[in-house]
Amino acid sequence: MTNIFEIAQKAKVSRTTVSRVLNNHPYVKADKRDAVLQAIKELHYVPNFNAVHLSKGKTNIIGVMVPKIDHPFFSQLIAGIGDACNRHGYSLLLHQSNNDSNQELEFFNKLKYKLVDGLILGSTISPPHVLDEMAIYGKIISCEVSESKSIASVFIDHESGLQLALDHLREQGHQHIGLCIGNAKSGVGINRKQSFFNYQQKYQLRWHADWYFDGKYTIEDGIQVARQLFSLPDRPTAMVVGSDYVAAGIIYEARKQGVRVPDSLAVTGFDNQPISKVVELSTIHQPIKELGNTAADLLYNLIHSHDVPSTNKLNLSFIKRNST
Amino acid sequence: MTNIFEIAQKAKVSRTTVSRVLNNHPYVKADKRDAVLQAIKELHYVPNFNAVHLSKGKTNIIGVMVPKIDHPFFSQLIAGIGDACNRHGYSLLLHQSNNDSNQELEFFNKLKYKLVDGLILGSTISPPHVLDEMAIYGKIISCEVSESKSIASVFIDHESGLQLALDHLREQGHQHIGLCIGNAKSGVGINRKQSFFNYQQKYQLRWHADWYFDGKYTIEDGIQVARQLFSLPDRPTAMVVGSDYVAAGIIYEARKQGVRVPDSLAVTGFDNQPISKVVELSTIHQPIKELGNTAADLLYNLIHSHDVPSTNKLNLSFIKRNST
DNA sequence: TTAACGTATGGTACGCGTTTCAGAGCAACC
DNA sequence: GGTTGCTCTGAAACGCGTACCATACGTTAA
Repeated sequence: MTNIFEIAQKAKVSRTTVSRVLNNHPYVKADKRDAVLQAIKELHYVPNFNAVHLSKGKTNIIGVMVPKIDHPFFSQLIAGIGDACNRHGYSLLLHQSNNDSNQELEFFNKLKYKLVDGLILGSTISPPHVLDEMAIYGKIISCEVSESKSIASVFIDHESGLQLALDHLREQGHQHIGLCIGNAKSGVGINRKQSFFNYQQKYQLRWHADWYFDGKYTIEDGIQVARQLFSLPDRPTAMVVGSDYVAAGIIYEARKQGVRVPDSLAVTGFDNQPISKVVELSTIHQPIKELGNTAADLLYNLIHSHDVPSTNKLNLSFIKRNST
Repeated sequence: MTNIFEIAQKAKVSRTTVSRVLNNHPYVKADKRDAVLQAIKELHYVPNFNAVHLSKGKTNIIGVMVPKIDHPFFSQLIAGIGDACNRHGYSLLLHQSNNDSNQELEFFNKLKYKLVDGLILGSTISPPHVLDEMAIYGKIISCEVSESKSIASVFIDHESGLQLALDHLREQGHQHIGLCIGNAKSGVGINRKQSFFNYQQKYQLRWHADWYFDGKYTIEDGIQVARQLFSLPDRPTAMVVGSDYVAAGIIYEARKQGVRVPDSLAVTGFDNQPISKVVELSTIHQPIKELGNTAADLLYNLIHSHDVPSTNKLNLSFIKRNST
């Protein structure tokens, strides 16, 4: 393989000058520049980025970790980050952790070992002290609320999102509202549950333990939830659901059983996935791509030693369709 | 930053021995090994992977390119590749091309510049000669049919998949069948189009140029397609659609306009995405994660100089629901 | 006229770990 | 006793590009 030394010889200049040409340094006279470019062409020179990275001490790569790549939330998040990377000329190293702490450590090592200039955490199960330890090796951005003081975060304000849905349902006259969420133990889950019950107390809505479901993620789950709901003697007039897919399952089953939506049961979803349009589901739009974009921009600024706010909230919006 | 030289000094051995310890080389006596490990611990030594990569001439990173990360097909593909990477101890560098040829070249350079050991192309618009040029710099696997002789491919057998759908429609008595696909210039697009028209000729199905659509990807696109279809004086009795989302859009609009599915228009989708269940769409199930897995395994074998078959087909299955 | 500054170029150290080669020590085998 | 072969260790070269410092020349300002 040819390297800059051979180019330098052929063009009768020093390696330094070759490097200057490659990096568009202004202090190179036109004739030398041309000679170098000519030599590069004739010898089919290809630079070796590993040498560049070693020498410069940075790679222009950022690491992104998510539990599951093919979850719609995370794939949109990654897409947003990917756009920002293309904009900034960064590459994206992606790691699927499956919520496994060993996999997470594996990923953190990429920063430690200087493979990446910074990290974006889509979601993590590692405790704050692990993150604090890693923050000494480079910049880290979390895309969820984080207890660690040493890393900045950007996240979607789920509490206000839930309020949007509940306000809307109350305006429509609903007083009996059920809740259906995904993982009750995740940060998002705890947050949503808490916000829901706070709201309920504040407005003294009626409540029944049968109106609560968790661990629901899929359309199938939604169908199950609907079956349970429809067998209740005393059922809610509206359901707030933490996932468009689950909500779609509920609507699907309602239609099948002849339960009219929204007259007999109003349903709201979460995420504004494409599916929500098809089943005419009122839902809460999360700016997920924007979340990814913002995370990448923040990281970019941090890497270039600009200050950024340590917590950044993004707002949601309620999208009214025919399910409420 | 401490490096192996300092470790060597502290442990009173040579850099070579330190390197041997780090790489678990067997020919190191226990006492020296312990001394090195002790020094590493005391000095908080962290290896620099950029130096390792430069020295070894490889990075254990593979590059993955897709047009759009948050398209369900590609996010599942990436997830499959990600699983395989975790299995093999490889990292994954992800690039979103947006079907832009400059972005594709940008990505190919990662291989040229030795940033990655090999490439997986989710889908590409680059002509075969570009791929051939790149293949001299490293191993490349395509996840769609490729005209390039120099790269191996693994793909889902769209021809037989399309046949499944068409056979089914013919059995139902359909003779007027339209086609709607995504990118007509991608390998998949060319393949599907070709297969469709071959089939059509073979069974002498009627045909009209208005029954063909391409560049359709989203639910919105499907709605547009439906509107155009329904305004035709002479329209097909069935549509074969290359995406569940587009198909869902068609069904959505049909329902809205009171066109009965499948009586007035039968529709088949592609992918068996969750949405197809909700709209009761007959569709073709693709083993997408397996595709990603296989692609990564093939690349792994190629990188380790094992031979692999140059073309690998995966089979599909037809899922009958109520849209046909 | 001289100091000061901008332009242009090269020498060399630096970033850091791996690998090849040479050699020493020691055991086993003929 | 001599040869063969394995275990263990280190010196030095190698992979490759960047950045700092020194230097030389031309120009402008004082």
